[in-house]
Amino acid sequence: MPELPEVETIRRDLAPRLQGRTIRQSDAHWSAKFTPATAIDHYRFVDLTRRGKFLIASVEPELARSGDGPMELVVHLGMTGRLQLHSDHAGVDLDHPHLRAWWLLDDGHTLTFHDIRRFGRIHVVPPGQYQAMPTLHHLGPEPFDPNLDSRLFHRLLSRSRRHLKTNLLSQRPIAGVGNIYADEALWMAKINPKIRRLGLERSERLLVAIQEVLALGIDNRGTTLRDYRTADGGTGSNQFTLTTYGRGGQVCLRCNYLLDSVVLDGRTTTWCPSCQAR
DNA sequence: CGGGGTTCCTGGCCGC
DNA sequence: TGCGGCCAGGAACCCC
Repeated sequence: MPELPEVETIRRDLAPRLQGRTIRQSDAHWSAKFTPATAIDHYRFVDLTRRGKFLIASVEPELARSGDGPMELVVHLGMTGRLQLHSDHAGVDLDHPHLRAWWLLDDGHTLTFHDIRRFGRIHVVPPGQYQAMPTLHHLGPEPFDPNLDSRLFHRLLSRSRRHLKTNLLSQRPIAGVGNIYADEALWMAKINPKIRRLGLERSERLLVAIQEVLALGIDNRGTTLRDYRTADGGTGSNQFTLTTYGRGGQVCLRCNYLLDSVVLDGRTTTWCPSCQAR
């Protein structure tokens, strides 16, 4: 599943290659989740940023006409979404069953969005107008925001009494943490995923752990377990560093106790009952 | 407004 | 071998 490190890897690869390019032509799958992709023909890519797991491309009209202003193309990859840039439009299979949208650029390259399970989404909105995307609208701070310290993180976590891991996955206390990196960070911080409140000290440990596992994930160009690919079709290598996610029933790498795995609030959750005891 | 439950999807896997 | 059934999983959506 693409989480912050996967989306950031794609962003870094695509940003310099999209900047300044104008969309000549586009098409999208019939679903309303993807049709907005075709709303920005003849717009130029100005910038490519990221908030949490959302990729945000700033675009402006190629020819400024009255009533046209800058827009944002917002892409969420869902579970199985892939964004790839192809140098040869003729080589792109426009009838591929998983192709959900494509954009032909003025340099002949084609940006494609494939998504097997159709959990991804594409929006085109005026800059900052995120009401149609509640999670983005209420998104917590970026994990590497210099204004985010343990006191602020503690305050944001304290707004909900749901299980700590469920709280993290809501994207409200902090942006970009999904199931994989949540399990990894909680293990690193030695915190039980089922607790409902935590003090300043554990908030600090958790924040540092989240920053560490995300930074490692970015360094490794993401975690490729099945579907995730980089913008050039390559795989990440962070799957080889995972300590917790997907390791239920195997030994804890810290204490040799057997990792337990349960479904917590609908999400598979793996943790060490010994060193992440309540 | 927070929280709980449901839905969207389809490939992969399990069991008979 | 073939096939029905089941499941993962982020976020929107609905309702209380």
